[in-house]
Amino acid sequence: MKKKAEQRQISVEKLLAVALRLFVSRGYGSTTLEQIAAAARLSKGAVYFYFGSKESVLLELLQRVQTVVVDDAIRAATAAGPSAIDRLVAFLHNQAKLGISRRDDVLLLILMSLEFSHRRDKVTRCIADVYRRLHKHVEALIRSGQKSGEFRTDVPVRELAAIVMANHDGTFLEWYRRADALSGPNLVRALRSVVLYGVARPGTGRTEGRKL
Amino acid sequence: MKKKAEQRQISVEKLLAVALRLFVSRGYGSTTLEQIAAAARLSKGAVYFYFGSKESVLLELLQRVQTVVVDDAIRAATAAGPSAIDRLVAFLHNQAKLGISRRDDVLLLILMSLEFSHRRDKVTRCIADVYRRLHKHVEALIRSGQKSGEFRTDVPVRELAAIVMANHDGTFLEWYRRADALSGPNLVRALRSVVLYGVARPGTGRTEGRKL
Amino acid sequence: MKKKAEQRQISVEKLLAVALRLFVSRGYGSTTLEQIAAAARLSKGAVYFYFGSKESVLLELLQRVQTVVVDDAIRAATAAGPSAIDRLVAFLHNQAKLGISRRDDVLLLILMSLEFSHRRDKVTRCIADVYRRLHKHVEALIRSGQKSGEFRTDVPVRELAAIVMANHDGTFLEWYRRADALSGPNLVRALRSVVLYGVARPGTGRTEGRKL
Amino acid sequence: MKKKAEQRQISVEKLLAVALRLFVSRGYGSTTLEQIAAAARLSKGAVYFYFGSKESVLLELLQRVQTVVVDDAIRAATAAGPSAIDRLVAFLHNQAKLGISRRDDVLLLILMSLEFSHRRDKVTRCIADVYRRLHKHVEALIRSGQKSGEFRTDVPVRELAAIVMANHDGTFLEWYRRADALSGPNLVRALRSVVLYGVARPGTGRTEGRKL
DNA sequence: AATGAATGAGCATTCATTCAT
DNA sequence: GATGAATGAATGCTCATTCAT
Repeated sequence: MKKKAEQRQISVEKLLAVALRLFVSRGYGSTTLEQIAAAARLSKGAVYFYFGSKESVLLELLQRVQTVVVDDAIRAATAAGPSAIDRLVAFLHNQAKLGISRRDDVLLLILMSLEFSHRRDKVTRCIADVYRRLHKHVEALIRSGQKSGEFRTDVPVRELAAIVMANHDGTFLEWYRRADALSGPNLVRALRSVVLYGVARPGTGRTEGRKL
Repeated sequence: MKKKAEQRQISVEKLLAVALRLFVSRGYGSTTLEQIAAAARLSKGAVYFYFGSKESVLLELLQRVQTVVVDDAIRAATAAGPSAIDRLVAFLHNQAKLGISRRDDVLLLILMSLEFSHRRDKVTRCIADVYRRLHKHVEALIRSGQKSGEFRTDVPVRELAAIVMANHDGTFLEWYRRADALSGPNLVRALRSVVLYGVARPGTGRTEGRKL
Repeated sequence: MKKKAEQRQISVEKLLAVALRLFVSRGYGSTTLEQIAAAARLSKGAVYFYFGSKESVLLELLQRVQTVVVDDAIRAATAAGPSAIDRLVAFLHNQAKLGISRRDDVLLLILMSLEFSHRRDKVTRCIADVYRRLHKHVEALIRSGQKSGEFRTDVPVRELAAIVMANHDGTFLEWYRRADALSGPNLVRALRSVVLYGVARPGTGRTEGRKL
Repeated sequence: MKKKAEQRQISVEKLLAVALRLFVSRGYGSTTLEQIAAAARLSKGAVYFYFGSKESVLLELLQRVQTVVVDDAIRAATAAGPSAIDRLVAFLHNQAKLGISRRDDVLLLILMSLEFSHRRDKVTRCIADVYRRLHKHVEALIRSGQKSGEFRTDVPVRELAAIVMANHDGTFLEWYRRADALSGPNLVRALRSVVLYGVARPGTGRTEGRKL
């Protein structure tokens, strides 16, 4: 016998799953509530019953991205040990893992940050929070690497961090647009090499010999 | 005395200019013809008189991006001389210049490639053509650098090129989302450093001493 | 307590009824969805909820015309007995009855066949089917009357049948345009006389004495 | 050297010719001024220069139909001699001739009478005038035939005339919709037979021996 | 004499949202 | 708990018409 709470749980999860898939593949604005409801084998009314609005569905998804994706990434990087290079490698490694296990969650964040960039509402605030945390963390990581002499110091922290994030988002988008033409493992390897050698202090040899 | 040809020119350019601005700032789907017409101080009918459809406005803009942005980028890189590093630097330099003089054109390309990724029509074909050309060119550039020993060979061409393009697109998007928090010149410098040292053959010293 | 199924039935029937009236009195192209919705005391959205498009409303109406009008006409004529004259009389009689009880249904068919004659789509195919069946039946009827010696043989079946159909459609259109100037019963009597004496074999006296 | 008046004449005739063709093949409402202008290799403005409005183009066409088609028909019938049967035959004969030489003119009249039936304006008044004259003439013809004993008297004049007109319009519409499936000469023969034997006084033998 | 530019009212259609049941 | 019915505002697009040149 199914309890009501169970049914609720099942329906909500199903709705979030299909909404995630649709938002990522078609964009938020081009996805209709009808499509979400139909894909979850429910009625439009059910979506309103559970979420109250289309925007709330997106917000709930973004909340989960926040917890699962960002928290994890920061935790993984922090746990990786004292060397900034190690922590950067761990960060990149974790992102690569997410690219496989939670591809759509990460893409949702990136795509919505672009689709909603011109607005000023709950959604943008939520996204901005996530990015703020990510940037803050990456900046801290880089600053520490610069202090320890591992990372280059000829460019300011903020912009160097921005480029690291650009690599992150840009690579996900390449993967999003051209998955059929690219090898996942090779793409990850290329990303790691470029970022690592790109931010490392030139000529110190500290990156050499590292298995990428 | 205004000639008709002049008037046409003025109206068309005005419409394209405001459409570019609106498509980039709000997205294609979220921009209404009403907004385009109003911003150009014309009526919706005028847009149809000149373009026939909303899509055609976008297509015309993408055509121009193709000519101005891609052709120029490739020409600049090709002209830069035999060294692959020089050509890569020229490519990055040219993109940076475009980021200032034609920011919206480049962003249009990137943003539309994402907004239209799930469709299969004239727009996507046009965008795919542009990206195909860019990728082809960057891949050729990298392959030549690998042959000459300037670039790393531990990652395959295709994925290395993809990362270069990811840096390109990703940096533009960072600039798009966080222009207020970043210094343009520093961002360009960071991008150049990371990409250059990232793709260069490690430990050869060829990148050292280069003014970035 | 109104059930949903009831409500649906009521709204659909109301919409079809007003659409029929409007399509016949103003033509399909000159009838707006707004008018249909307003006449049914519903919103435009409701029409789309039930039918999905303006064309579908027309198609549904034509389907019903097919079933009710054509099937009935053929059945009535077939049931009328072995004599071709009797069957023709029955056919005309049935059409006259329809002209009163289902005036708009029959007119819809005729008017749409004209308004859509230049297109090639679902609507025209539906209409063509109806007319094909009617012509086929009338031709068979006439051929049988020619074989039995009841009908004239100095003109080919196909064109004789076409004239019978022309009388049918033409009389309905006269009735449509000049109802106020004509007496329905007299018009029916005139139609029957002309068609009957017109197709009968001249000089055989078979039509004489028949009560018209 | 082309005079201005000549040029005007040529353009006007060209416009009327293409408008007639388009109005008949697509209907008035579905024909755009753009199509008319394009088909005449002129601009929309030219149509306004010559006619002032879309409706005026139709009105001009209907005026010509009036003169050429109706006047001729009545003249031909009147000229045919004292016998009502002779005059009816002449009328039918003339209509058949028009069906070949002025098919579109006659169809324009019929189709517009249907497309505009729900309005009350210049166009409908013009069409009503034409039909009034035609009906009046046919009624007079039939009344005279009834007086002379040539035509049946068991149905009132008005409705008998209506059926004659129904044959006229209905046959033109059959020809309009199914020209490919019908033989013109046979259709005319069938029409003449049916109408003649249909309106003739039964059993008098007056129609026998007449070459149809 | 004729055209191209521009308008504005109108139309079919879409879609997030509401609500009675 | 969940649905079907219904809404209304918005949107891309059409087209007769006007007007300066």
